[in-house]
Amino acid sequence: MSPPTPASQDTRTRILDAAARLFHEQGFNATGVSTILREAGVNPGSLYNLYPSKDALLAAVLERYTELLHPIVMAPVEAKASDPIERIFALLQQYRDWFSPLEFRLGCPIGNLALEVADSHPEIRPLIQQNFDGWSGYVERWLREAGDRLPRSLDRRQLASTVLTVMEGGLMQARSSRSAAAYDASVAQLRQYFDLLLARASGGGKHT
Amino acid sequence: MSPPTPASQDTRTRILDAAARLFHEQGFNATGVSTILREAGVNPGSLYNLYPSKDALLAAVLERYTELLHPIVMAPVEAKASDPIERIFALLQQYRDWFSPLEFRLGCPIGNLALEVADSHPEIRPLIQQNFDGWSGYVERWLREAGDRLPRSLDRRQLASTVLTVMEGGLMQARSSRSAAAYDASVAQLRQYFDLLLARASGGGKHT
DNA sequence: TTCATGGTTGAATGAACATTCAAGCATTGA
DNA sequence: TCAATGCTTGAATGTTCATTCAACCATGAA
Repeated sequence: MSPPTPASQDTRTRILDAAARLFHEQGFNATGVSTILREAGVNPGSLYNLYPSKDALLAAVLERYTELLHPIVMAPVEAKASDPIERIFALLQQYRDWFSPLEFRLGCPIGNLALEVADSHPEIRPLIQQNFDGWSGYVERWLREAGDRLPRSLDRRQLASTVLTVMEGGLMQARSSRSAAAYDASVAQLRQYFDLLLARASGGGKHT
Repeated sequence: MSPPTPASQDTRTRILDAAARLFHEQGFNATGVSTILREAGVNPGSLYNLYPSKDALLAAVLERYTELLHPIVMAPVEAKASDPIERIFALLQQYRDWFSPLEFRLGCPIGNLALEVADSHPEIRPLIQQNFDGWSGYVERWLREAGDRLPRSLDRRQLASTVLTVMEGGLMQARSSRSAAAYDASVAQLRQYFDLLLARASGGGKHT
């Protein structure tokens, strides 16, 4: 129970928590360092002792998201559903459950940053990429677990990427309309697609 | 050949052009008014004579996007493909052709703004919504034109919204990876879905 | 000619921005 | 007890931000 560098460790997490929350709520450019300092209860010198710049802090936040991907995002899904294909829809449902109480005011923390800083901050883009790869990597693994319930010719990686597309594209529209409709619509169509794929793999190779 | 308010008209379009381009390239928050002024070759007083604030300028840019939706985006697609379903994929192809030469550095001008300012600027959100509605409205109309080539039970509006989802979600990933792969993947999966829908509508009601 | 109108000029404003740094403090090992 | 180390303090820096405004100018009507 004795952390190696107690004060600094605590400061670090307080800063990371505040920064992550504010970047998510307001975006990167719209969040002032002074706000992060206030919310974290920390002075400028402490922050700049740990992170040389606001950009470096953003990088740290994104590394943290990568670390938290499994414990926060994927583990609950794996616990809720055991069937690999149902896990995919449980994942999509989880995002809905997270964001619909706030009327989709926030959106995906990674997706937001992707569009805001992807091409202005070259050192940040790979970290966003890494988060997306991790996310769709889980989906791709589940699709492989589904084995021959899906057509053999189906490109699992393509479909995994499409699941992420549905998540991000649906959330973007939900955010713009402050309603779940577009998100639900895209998920419903994805479900339809899965049903057709599953039927084709089990039922018949009627078409060619 | 004599415009009603020549100087002001010209100033207005120069400002709108510069603002639209810079918001697209750098984002709204990252674009300084001074940069817009420089690029438009205009002085602060002139801008603030036309638009009371930077936010109002953004609103004007988004209204302009709505006006340009048909002439710039939809008309070329309608010219290139006459089949309603092919128009959908021609539209998706057109975005690819626009953004792949720049290695997907820019992304969708509306989508970017959607995630950056949707919930910080209440007066802006409806204008983003309006653009999305217009876009998916065209797709929905094409889907209806396809008539019974698609299953009767299919929700045309849902699918139209999904096409937009594919476009935005795919572009977001393309932007993060600086590669067309994820965009192409999502479009390919959408095409598969359409093929299955078309087959089911023509071929058989084998499944229930 | 004179006045009114609408657009333009560009220096000035104050607030907010990210960042710095000299000074101080607590904890540790010697 | 001392020195060293690493973290914290918070006022200060210089820059950039969006916005203002008094003065100026071109145009057209009276």
